[in-house]
Amino acid sequence: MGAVKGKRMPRAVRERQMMDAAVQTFAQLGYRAASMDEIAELAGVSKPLVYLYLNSKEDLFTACIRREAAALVDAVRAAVTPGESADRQLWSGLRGFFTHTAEHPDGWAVLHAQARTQGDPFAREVAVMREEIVAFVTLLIAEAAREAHRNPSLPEREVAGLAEALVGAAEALAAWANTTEGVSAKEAAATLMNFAWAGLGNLMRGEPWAPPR
Amino acid sequence: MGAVKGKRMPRAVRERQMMDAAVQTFAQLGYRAASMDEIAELAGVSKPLVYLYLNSKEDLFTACIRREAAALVDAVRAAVTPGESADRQLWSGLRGFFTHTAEHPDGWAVLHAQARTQGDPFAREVAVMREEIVAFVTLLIAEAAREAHRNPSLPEREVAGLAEALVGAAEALAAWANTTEGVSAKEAAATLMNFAWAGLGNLMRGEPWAPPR
Amino acid sequence: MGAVKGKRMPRAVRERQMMDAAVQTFAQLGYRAASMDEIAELAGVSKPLVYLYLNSKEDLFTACIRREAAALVDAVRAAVTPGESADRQLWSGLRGFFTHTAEHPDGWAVLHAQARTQGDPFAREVAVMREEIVAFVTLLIAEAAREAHRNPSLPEREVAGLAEALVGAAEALAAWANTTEGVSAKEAAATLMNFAWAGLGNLMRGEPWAPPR
Amino acid sequence: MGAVKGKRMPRAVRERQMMDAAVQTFAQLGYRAASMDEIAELAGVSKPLVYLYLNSKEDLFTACIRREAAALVDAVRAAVTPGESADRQLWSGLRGFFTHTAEHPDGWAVLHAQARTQGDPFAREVAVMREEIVAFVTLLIAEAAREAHRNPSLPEREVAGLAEALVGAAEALAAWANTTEGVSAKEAAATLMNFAWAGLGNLMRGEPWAPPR
DNA sequence: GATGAATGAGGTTTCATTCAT
DNA sequence: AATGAATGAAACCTCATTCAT
Repeated sequence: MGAVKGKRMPRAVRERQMMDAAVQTFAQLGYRAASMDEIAELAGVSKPLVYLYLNSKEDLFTACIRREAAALVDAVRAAVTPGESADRQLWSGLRGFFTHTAEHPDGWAVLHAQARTQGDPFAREVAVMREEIVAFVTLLIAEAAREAHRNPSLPEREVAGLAEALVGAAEALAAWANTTEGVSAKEAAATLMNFAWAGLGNLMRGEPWAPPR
Repeated sequence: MGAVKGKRMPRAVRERQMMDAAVQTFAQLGYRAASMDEIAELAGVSKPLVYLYLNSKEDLFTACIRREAAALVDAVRAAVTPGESADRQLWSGLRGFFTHTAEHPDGWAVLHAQARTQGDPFAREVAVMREEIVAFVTLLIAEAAREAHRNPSLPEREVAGLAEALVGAAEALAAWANTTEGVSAKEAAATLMNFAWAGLGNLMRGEPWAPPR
Repeated sequence: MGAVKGKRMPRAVRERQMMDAAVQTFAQLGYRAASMDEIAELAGVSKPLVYLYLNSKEDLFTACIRREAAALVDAVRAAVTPGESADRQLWSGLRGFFTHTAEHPDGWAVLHAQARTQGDPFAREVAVMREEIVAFVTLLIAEAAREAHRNPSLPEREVAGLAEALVGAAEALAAWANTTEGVSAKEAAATLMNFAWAGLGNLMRGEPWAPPR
Repeated sequence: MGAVKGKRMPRAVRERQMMDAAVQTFAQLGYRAASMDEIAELAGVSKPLVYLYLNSKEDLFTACIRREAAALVDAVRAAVTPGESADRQLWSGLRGFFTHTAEHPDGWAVLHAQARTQGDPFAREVAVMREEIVAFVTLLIAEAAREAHRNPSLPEREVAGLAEALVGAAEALAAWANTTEGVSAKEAAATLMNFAWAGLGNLMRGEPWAPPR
């Protein structure tokens, strides 16, 4: 992965190599099962250097979580054009999400599978990011209701539940797309938009949601 | 927790105490962080006895996974009446699912949060159960399409994706319902049925799915 | 030292073997330089057993300090007959002290040379014992003043300083007696009694303190 | 502490900064617990420079011991006027000793508390200095005996023991004076002279040693 | 004259597992 | 049926020390 085992690299470069190795190892083995020895070897450095730069296993894991969370949020944010209609924004966001998780499966595994199950303080760290995303989706749903002149508007808790369901579905589809041969980010996004916007009922009646262009 | 530290209990009872303790410990700490010492103490027995009955930590965890998976599948199965319409079956199944996960949070945590993230052979073990459920949902969706005389029927991979999305949404709502004050299993099921059957689009237009009776 | 490397000993016996080994190792190498590996090997057990019984290096060292401090204080206390004249009590106490430190040089080294120089919390632990002894000596000096009808009595801080000097002299003589061929506990005690009671001045004038009997 | 982190200082200055930092660190943490990292940082230089100048941790510690020992011996020597009476010489020497240890507590801690407890070769290094001082005191005691025309003179081993006791008492009083609010070097020296020259017996009878002038 | 980059070796601690009774 | 006694292996972390510039 570009981590040539050359010697005497500037600190910033080495640090990135270590975090890359850490993300990969944590993703595959989990926080507890991953050993600092393995990470150091994969990074092509000695263990003390990892400690010198990243301080401790806990700090290293936290740094991985933060880096990957920021990257994911950035990817989704960059995909969305503010001001568009709610369904277009959701569609773009989902495409950004599925594309990023497909391109960074280890980063996604660290966030979704590992950090969330290791208890505090790691779980809290991802929870913050997830709540940010759920809040964004909640806004989109409320906006969609406004656009449709729905009256009376949905109860707040109902909207919260729908947002949770939508995000959960996205998370599951990300894993599915990553492990199923030949499913693209675009397809995953389309499937989820259909599910969310049209619902199974409309799909049955042959009225799917139409992806813009 | 009912595990009175008496002596000379029949093997079946002792075994259940141990597995109860193990499920609780694995759920709270994860597979690696849970120690056999803790489990034995919580079960009120000595460590060698745990090994005598359950053989190894790996076997113990596997036994927990299987027991909890069977219990969950049984709960869902028992809730569903075969032969009813697809949406009624899904509705009953979801209520069974949410009720069971709410009543057995540790068992659900072992399956969903822990086993899936510990790599093989544990992940495989839950994957089997999950695939069973996804397959059931897939059947229901196909059945719904038939009921609606939809033609041409949805492509197989599309249906698979929809089933994945539905199951993922259910998993997320289970966690949400378990951590959000005052959300009942019934409400969670209703929210998900609305989402799945009517879709956000219909919801916006004021056409929700109607829960039977 | 009776620590036969037999297997399966009762816990109390093993624990004493470990602490004997620890005292010896700490005495010879100091707290930091002594390794748990060395202690375990000297005790004839594996390292985990040391941790199982004694908990941590810090706890082990503290346990050693407490055991040796209690033994020393007991030895001095047992040597003194309360109610006797001050100089007789001091004489008996010193004999008890020099005898004990000569018979347990490692224990004495742990208390005097090692624990005191390792900072808190170890230094505090011995400081308590030392203050007890200094307080005892302070009482004896005050009592001697009363016996001699000295008027006005010595200022409090002066007495404290004298007690410190006396205890410090005893500590130095213990080390000297332990490393100088052929100096007995009795001789050391006599030398110190002469020094303390008669002073160099009187000694010069040929008027030593007379050891009772 | 005057160790401004400037660049390009003459070697002698840099070396003194390093040894100052080392003495302080060794005094507070002990030889083993003090790390070269800490010392280098406190000295305001990089670690390799410490190695370039002082060679190794062992050499650095030895250098500290020698410097502080020489300083202490010089201070005592400078305080004494050769040719005066024995008690005057002792009195002056003690004042020099207490004054120096009060003004250089870290240096004294390195010599007394740390070096002596780290085993060879460090203990040997201080032992040399201590023997020098004990020999000086031994001479003074013998001289005092001559001055008093004492006959027969005290046995050699008795004198050695008295010298040890006197030095030990001085060491203890140095620690006591350093940690007790408001005890001056002069007071400590007076207390010790009283103890040594008059003895407790004479003190009780109201016949203290009289400090000259 | 001075330092950022790097590591071999060794320390404390924990844990799954077994033996002997 | 049940347990107190015991350990091999491996984890996290630190430190004295060197190299290349």
